Amino acid sequence: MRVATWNINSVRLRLPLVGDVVRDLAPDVLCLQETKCPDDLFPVEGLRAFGFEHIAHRGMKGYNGVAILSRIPFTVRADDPNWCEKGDCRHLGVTLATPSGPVDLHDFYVPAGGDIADRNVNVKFAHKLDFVAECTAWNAARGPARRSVLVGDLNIAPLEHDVWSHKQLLDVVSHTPVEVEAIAAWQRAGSWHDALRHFVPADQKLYTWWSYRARDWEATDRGRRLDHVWVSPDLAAGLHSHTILKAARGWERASDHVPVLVELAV
DNA sequence: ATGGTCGATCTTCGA
Repeated sequence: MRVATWNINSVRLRLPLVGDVVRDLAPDVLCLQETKCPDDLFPVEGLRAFGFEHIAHRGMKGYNGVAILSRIPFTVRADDPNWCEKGDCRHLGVTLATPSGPVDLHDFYVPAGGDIADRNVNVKFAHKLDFVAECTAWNAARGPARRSVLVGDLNIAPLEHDVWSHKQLLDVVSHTPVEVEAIAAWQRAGSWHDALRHFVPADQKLYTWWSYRARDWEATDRGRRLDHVWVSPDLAAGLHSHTILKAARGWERASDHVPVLVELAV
């Protein structure tokens, strides 16, 4: 099964680019974040034309929004939490009906957290930490994940080489010690395996996002790994390959995040 | 230390 995740930063603006992702990655399932599209305006037919017969979306006006596009039939998980009681369209869970049995798939868009890494003066940072803490408690209550995949823009780069400069980003939201510990606790709570670091050793740089604000994103290469693929322990042995579609950052009208794909046996 | 660029929506907010 080929599972991809991409923060598309407006699904309507970048609808044609989904075709390029399909051409380059051939995903069976594509999870999107930051669709920025209310449900009644979601371009279902345009996406179905790329071969995704099964589509679920959870969106709102202007901000956030997640969607799952799939060639594999699925049912939407109905009883997952309304994180932080905000109804802000940051998670969508489905159960995929694979030939070998059901696989749960979770698509997350964790709050970015604003600019100041202090929960007492920045409510966005407090929301980010609360959101991750709720996810951690949710996984802890359910025990180790089984036949499950969790993907998305988690907006945290946990490892030293998930950022271009560990030292210079220690105080920058996305790489602060409190965030790194929070995401590590979440990962432990579900016994999740970091699929990208399964393929790329921890001492090698690994990025999935490059800021729009850089003068020359490719030359300066000041990236961060904000997008993740986690798998449950029982699926870890079946991890087969990964692709970071870095070329997508150079496309016309690119998202600041690039698509990430993992192929695994289920 | 600062400011840099996007997208949605509506002049500013969130990233």
